[in-house]
This record gives sequence, C-alpha cells and structure tokens, in this order.
Amino acid sequence: MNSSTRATLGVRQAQKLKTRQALLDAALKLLEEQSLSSLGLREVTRVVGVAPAAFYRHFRDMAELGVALVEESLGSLHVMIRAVLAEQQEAEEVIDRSVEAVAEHVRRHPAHVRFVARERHGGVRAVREAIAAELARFGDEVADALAAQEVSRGWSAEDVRMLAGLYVDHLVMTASAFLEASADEQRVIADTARRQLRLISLGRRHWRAA
Amino acid sequence: MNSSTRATLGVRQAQKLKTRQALLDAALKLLEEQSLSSLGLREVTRVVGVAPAAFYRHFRDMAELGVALVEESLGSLHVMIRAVLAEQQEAEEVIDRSVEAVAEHVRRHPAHVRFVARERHGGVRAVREAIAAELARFGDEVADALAAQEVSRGWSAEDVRMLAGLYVDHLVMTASAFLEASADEQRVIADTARRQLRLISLGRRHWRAA
DNA sequence: TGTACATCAGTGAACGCGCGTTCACTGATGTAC
DNA sequence: TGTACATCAGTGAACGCGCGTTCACTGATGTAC
Repeated sequence: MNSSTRATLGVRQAQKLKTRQALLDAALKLLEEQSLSSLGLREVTRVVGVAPAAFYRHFRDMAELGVALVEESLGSLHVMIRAVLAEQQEAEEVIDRSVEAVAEHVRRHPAHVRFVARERHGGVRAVREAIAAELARFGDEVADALAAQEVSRGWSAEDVRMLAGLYVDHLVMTASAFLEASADEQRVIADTARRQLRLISLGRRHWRAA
Repeated sequence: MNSSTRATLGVRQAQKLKTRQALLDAALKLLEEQSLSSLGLREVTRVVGVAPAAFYRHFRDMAELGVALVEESLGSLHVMIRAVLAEQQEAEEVIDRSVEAVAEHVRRHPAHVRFVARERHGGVRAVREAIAAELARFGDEVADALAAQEVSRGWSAEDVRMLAGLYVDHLVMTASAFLEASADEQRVIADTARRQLRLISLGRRHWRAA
C-alpha cells in the first residue's frame, strides 16, 4: 500500500485491503498442499494472525475467497497471454516464445497455476464456474488474434474458435505439467510442448473449410 | 457376487468384498459434489450403513480408498481406449468413432470421469500420482498403436509419444467437458472435438522429422 | 456328520479436538461543525 | 484548530457439532479332527 493509495482511500480502508490481501496470500499458500473444499477459515486466519471472526469482514465464506483468488490468478495469466499475442513474428518464433513465456509464468506464479489447475475441476461450483468463464474469455481473445492472421483467411469463426480452444487447453495442460517437474523434466516438457504446437501449426496451415 | 465367486472365496470373504465395494460406490457418489480431500470417513460409512470403525477393515485412510477408485475409474476407460485402438478404419471414421466412444463412456460412467478430472490435479498426492501413472500407461499404449500405422513411417519414437500425449490430453479434456454439458452443449463439444482431432490428424500427415 | 476351537468383519461407546458461526465489545479512524 | 459523535475492522469468548481414531466386544464363518 503506497502513500498515494493511502491518501486516496484513507488509513482505515487501506488497512482493510491489506488484511484482505493477507488472507488471500495465506489461503493461496495453504492451497499448495490441499484443495479449496478442505481449506478451513480458521487455518487461514491463524496464518494471518487475526481472529477467526475477522474473516467475515472480507468474505462470506471460503467459496467467495476462492472466486477472488481466481481473479487474481487468471489476471496475471491474462497479462502474459496478451504479451505473447501482441508480438508479431514467424510461426516458429511465436511457438518458442510462447512456451518460454508459460515456463516463466509458472516459475513466477507457481501457486496461482496450481490453484487454477486444481480448482478448474474442483469441488466448489462457484470457483469452477469463475475459472471456466475466465478461460472462455481467454479463448475468445486468442481467437480474435488468430482471426487477424493471414493463415486464417477463409476460416469460419467456429473453426477459429475451435483452434483457439485447442491452444488454451494446451497452455493450461503445459503449465500444470511444469508445476511438479524437476529442471530436467521441465526441459522435456518444454520440448514436447513445442513439438505439439508445431504439429498443430502444421495442421492449421493445411486446414480447409469443410 | 455370483455363486462361483462365493464358492471360491467363501462366504466371509465374499461379504467383505461386498462391503468394500459398497464403500467405494458410496465414496464415488459423494465425490460428485466435493473433492477427495474434504470427504470424510464417517460420511462414507454412514451412507453404506456400517460403523465408522468398519472402514479400517478395508482401507488405512481415504487416500488409500482414493487410489482404489483410480484403478476402478481408469480401468473402465482403459477398456474403451483399447476397443477404439483395435479398430482399423479410415482416419475420418476413427475420429468419429473415438468421439462417440468418449461421449458414450461419459454417459455410462459420469462419476468415474468426474473423479479422475477432479483428482488429477487434486489435493491428495497418492491419488494424483496414481492417475498420472495410469495416464502415462495409456499414452504408451496409444503410442504403440500409432507407431504401427503407415502414417508414422519415419517418425522418431519421441515424436510418436508426443502425438500420443496430445491425444490422451485431448481425450481427458473432452470427457470432462462433456460432464457438465446439456444435450445441446454436448453436440457442440462433440463437433469441436472432431474438428480438433481432424486438425491434429492433418498436422500429423504433414509432419516430417526435424 | 458332529464337536471344539480359531478367525476376523463389523459393533458401539468413548475420547479429545478443531471446526464455523454468533455476539457484544473496543478503540482507532472518519466526519460535522 | 478543537470537540463531540459515528463508523466499523478486528477481538475474544462461547456454542454446539461432527470429525478420526482406539478399544474391548460379539457372533457368524472357517478349520481340524
């Protein structure tokens, strides 16, 4: 919380936001070892060092905290995707650059990636739905970028969206594969991911509308 | 438990197996609404109608029950995969047949599919590892089948395995997408899956070793 | 076939424990004048 | 600037509850002779 934020919000609101963020951070850390549906409110407040009842000043329950974590987690991924899509390069370079960006993202935000992978099909409906909605938005965004490329001339919107879905799914799979891997395994995963993207890219170049 | 089993095992062992299966069935049902790490031993025994302590005659803890569920869930998927791989047809037919087989599998074993999707990245290490190991075996099996096909002439083993991984990941993604979908949405998902497989198949035909 | 003993799946009571939620409260921060 | 009152993030105690685990037990099934 910097001084300008404090000036804008007032001391009280700034302090509240700080506690809220501490709750999110503590939850995210605890979620490396378990899933949301088994994470306790008291566990989280204990780590932060506030009374259990303080939790309710910020979230109705753990599901609501989970949805907030989705926004945080996929927000950072969104930035990364936009950066990759913005670059205009040769197909081969885009592939290398994308895989490197995913690897880098996992290195910097492992807990975010793990959270999304785990809760994407997890036991808390509201969180599942929030993740699905956000990934669908990524898909639309990727589709827009693909549609603008020369290779997509003559493609139907559905076909472009189908390809975008393939890319988004591949991204999530690759990111979660990186998570548990040693440095050696990461190199193998990156290499496999590159070849898979190259094969998809080949299929794309030879596609013609049905 | 049929009479020959009873004759082979004796009444006592047959009854024990029946209780064990009842525990697995009850757990699988309860897991449609939550994840393994929040599923309680007492919840499961309550549904089955036995005392909580009876659980320990069959499993050390819920993680061990989870691993047993992995075997059951991926066992049925294994049968399906083998059946599809065994058929020798035109590429286009194999795609239609595969997507239909996945849809059918999800229709018949929704709880198994949901369990695998949910716990693949879930909070229980032993279960995650059991699923990863089993999916790796599927990948190897698919790779063997692909390698035997004419199209794979000249491919390195690594490239074949890479393609097999793409197929297995795609299968799991498609199966879990079917899960939550209405009849209309299922048709869209099936159609998207077919086009994605067609695109991958195109990439495969134009692949040449680096 | 009948008898005496062994096995062991399932029982039921007990335990200590951490959980989520409620409530009246405190005291620092904010606001009006 | 100073004062009087309002707001509200966080407190701490209390509650009832379901949890996992243990234990000595029961009685049907299995085995040996």
